[in-house]
Amino acid sequence: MKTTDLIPIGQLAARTGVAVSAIRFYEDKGLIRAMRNAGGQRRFLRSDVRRLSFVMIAQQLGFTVAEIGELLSGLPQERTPTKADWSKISAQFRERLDAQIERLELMRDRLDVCIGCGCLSLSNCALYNPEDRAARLGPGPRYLMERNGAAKAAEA
Amino acid sequence: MKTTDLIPIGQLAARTGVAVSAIRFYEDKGLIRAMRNAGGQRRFLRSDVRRLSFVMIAQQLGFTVAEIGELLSGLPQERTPTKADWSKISAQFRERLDAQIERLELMRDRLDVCIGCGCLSLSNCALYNPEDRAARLGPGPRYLMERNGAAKAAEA
DNA sequence: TCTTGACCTCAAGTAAGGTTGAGGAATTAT
DNA sequence: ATAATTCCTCAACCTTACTTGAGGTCAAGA
Repeated sequence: MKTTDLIPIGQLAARTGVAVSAIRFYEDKGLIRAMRNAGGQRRFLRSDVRRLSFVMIAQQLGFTVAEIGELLSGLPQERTPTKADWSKISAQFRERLDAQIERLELMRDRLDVCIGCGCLSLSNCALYNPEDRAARLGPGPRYLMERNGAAKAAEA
Repeated sequence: MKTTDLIPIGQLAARTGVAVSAIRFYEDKGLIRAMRNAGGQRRFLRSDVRRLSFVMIAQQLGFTVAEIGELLSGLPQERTPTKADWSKISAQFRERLDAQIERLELMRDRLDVCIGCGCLSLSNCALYNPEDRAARLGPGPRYLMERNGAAKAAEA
């Protein structure tokens, strides 16, 4: 292996555990950029390993691909990011994490109140709060829930 | 409004804030069952309001529709569930919640170690742990990540 | 009775996040 | 030099969780 600073996509995939198809997908979405060699093949910087790692970590924290793109836009475009640069934008991980933990703890408190009685009533049980619906944890079309302002909840 | 025990789908939708189309979808997935009247229209039990509420709460906690189906199978099929029945199966909410909080707190600890140095290296940073990849918070094809045993991570 | 409005089925569309495959070109190893 | 990899593009497909629309029926009020 030469000490060229440019690595092909397969190398990047091997070094990050991210599938080649996923890397191309991320490139398409603007999360990562590639040079091309004479033959038209992608060549990445070694520092893109860190960049991709950032993407994977951010995903685990629940950021969408679009959001990750915004996070990454906080990096300097010209020079290769330093550790300090990464440290800086990673701080937003901490915020997301804290917010999520807070939300879950709130739900836990509500659960403790509601679960004992088995009510699960929309009016009695604060768990089913329409305002929380946009903040769902699982997969699914959350964007739709934000738009349709349904939830004219009555009593059970 | 009569005190008939059977309500049409629109009523159920109004009482839960769940869209009519979603209720039909849930029926198709086996989360809820409906009788039919002479004209072939769905008629639900009043207790299905609670059932649907359960579904919505479970979704907020990150359960998938399939998982919710399993949770609901813990209810008695014959008689209408009592509050005690609901209380019982809702206990699994608490477990999910505790597990999620624990996972996030673990990540927070790791972040505190890793973020300061800006390393974000796959080998150095415990944040990017392949074993955690199945437990992602955001949307996306998690099922695929469980199957492909990639992640032969090297160093940055 | 007649006219809304609510309901029915079934097929197709939508969003996110990728994967898979076809058909072909570029690299690398022997 | 040739075979085996790797890489390329582009289109189509997949899952979850629903929504939307077409074309038609049912029910309830005036």
